[in-house]
Amino acid sequence: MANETTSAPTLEMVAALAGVSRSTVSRVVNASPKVTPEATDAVNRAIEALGYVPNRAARSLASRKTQALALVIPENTAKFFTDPFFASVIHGIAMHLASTDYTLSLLIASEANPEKTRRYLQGGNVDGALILSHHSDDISYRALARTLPVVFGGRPMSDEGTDNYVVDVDNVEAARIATRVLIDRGHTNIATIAGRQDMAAGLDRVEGWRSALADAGLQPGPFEVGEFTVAGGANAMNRLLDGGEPFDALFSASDQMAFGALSVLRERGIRVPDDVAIVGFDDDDFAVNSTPTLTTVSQPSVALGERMAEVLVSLIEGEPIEKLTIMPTRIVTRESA
Amino acid sequence: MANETTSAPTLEMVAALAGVSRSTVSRVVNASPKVTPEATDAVNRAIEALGYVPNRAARSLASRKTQALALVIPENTAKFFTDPFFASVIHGIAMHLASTDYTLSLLIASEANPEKTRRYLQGGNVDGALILSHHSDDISYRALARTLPVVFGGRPMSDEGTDNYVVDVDNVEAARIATRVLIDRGHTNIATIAGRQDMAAGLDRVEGWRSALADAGLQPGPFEVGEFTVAGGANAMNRLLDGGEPFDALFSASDQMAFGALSVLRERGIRVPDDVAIVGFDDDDFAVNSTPTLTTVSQPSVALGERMAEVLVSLIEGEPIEKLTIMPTRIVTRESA
DNA sequence: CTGAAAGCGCTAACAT
DNA sequence: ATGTTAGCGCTTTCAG
Repeated sequence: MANETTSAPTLEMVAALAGVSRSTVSRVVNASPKVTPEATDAVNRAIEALGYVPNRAARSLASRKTQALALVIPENTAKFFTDPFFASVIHGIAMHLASTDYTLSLLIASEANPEKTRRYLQGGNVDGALILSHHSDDISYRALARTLPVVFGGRPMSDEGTDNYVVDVDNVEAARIATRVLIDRGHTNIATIAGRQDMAAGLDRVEGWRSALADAGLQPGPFEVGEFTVAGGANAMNRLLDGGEPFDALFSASDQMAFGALSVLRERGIRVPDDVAIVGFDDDDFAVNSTPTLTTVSQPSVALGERMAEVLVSLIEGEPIEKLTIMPTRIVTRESA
Repeated sequence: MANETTSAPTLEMVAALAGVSRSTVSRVVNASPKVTPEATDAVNRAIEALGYVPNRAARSLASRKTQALALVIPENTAKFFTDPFFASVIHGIAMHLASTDYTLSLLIASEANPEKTRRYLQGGNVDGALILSHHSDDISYRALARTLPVVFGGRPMSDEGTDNYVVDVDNVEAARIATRVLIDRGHTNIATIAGRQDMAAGLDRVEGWRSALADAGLQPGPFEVGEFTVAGGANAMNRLLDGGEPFDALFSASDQMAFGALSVLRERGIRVPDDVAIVGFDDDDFAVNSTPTLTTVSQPSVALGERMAEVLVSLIEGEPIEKLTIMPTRIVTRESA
């Protein structure tokens, strides 16, 4: 009743009100099994009455755990936040974490000062890290993984073997299936707009395209590389068109790039899918609203984020968890192919 | 030379190596003015040699500051992460913070359990909060602002007066200008697709539309409300078309909604801008790639995020800062109007 | 300008 | 099952 809302209530105040020791309060707060129901009750009542909230810093200092995870975002990845795929992954991560006691810190990894990132990560600020959009210029996060629990979204470059925890899709196979759609439609001159070749997704999707073509006894069509953005796709399409090599179909390594390609095609009066059929990758929300709507590879981006978070938490808490999770993809057929 | 990389170096180890007391090390680390250059030097050398990184939890516990900010995201805002506008704002926030010592924590505010959010925010986990996409169903963040430094991105609902720190654009005026573009083109039946009417941006943009019409002596055209999403815009457009009230122009309260409207129009064989001219709002990256390209109100989303972060940091550190920042907007004319 | 001493609020052995 | 005793690593008066 006599509720002194002087300042932040401490564990000690709760102990006093409940008539137990601080240890017991701590045990209740941390859901330790060995506390009598009566004590638990008294403590909970006191916590309620006081509106007690444990102090994170103190807890963290004493327990040497931070209950915080970092989401590392490479600064130089063009328009990271603008890419719907990454946005969805972040969404998934945040959603999963909301059901746990972990907090998510956004960490922009400045290329100019990689030391700052490394220090933050190794300075005991977080219990683990999620790494998205890893490319070969990045500081060696793989080395970091030896010090700190780390999970990668998308396999890191040159991931020989099972060193790391990663959540990914089978990019090679998905690209192969996407390309096969084009082949099955009777196209024989199939070009590709590939993503950055310093990222695994960029590399693997070209490989899938190439391998599907080879399996079908077809020659690879023209090939252009670009940033994983609308502008990158538009530029690549212009180069493809200006290159002179004919093609009647295109596999684009991302929907964003496909949208850019689409707008160039439209400008130049080239019809899709009649003159060139297109298959994209990602199944961005907008794929259903483009002109024409986009046939594409759908990947479960939100679920992928959730899984990343889940794997990292398990890793931190010492629960058994697979090192590699491959999420399923599927082709979504719309108007563009 | 004899570098014992046993474990995380502590301030005490630095002090020992530098031959000073822990207090002095602390002063150097915190850039206190009253330390001799010699001492500062010795300490810095020791820090360098040891690779010392201050422990956040300890620092936070002792100083009662967390150096962390929360970005509060309402869970029920449909597709928050998918909206390019919010993505850009977050980008801006993160960019600005990267140049400071503050960390950004993503906090999903579950509607089911608003207490959890409130406790987190008031439990000393962060030094301040950034609130985006505030709508009237949200728990009262305005009350929270009395306890914790808070800055709003977009004015909160029913923000009577200058209670809060907010960074915003002049939505009413921007919508008025957008509508005037349509009026100047000679359109007389101007419809609008409005955003959720429980958010200030939704409300204010309708008001601007209405007022521009009134100023021109025109009757308001048909009016539909929808979520700030592509699907929301598509649905609203369908209702507009099925409603039977004729219109030859449309002001859409967001580009995402405009894209949805555009795809419905295309499906139904209605030409843009010939049959209906369209002006959107946001200038999403994609506005330059839609069919047709979108005339729209450009708002500086990244800069808005940067400013939010800047205001919050100033507020926390007790530096003088304006309560209200209005960012500039401008019309970008493309093909749709 | 620098050092000594006293915590910040909590957890974690170790007893009991 | 619960209480006691030490700190976790840093900041912060307060002397000197």
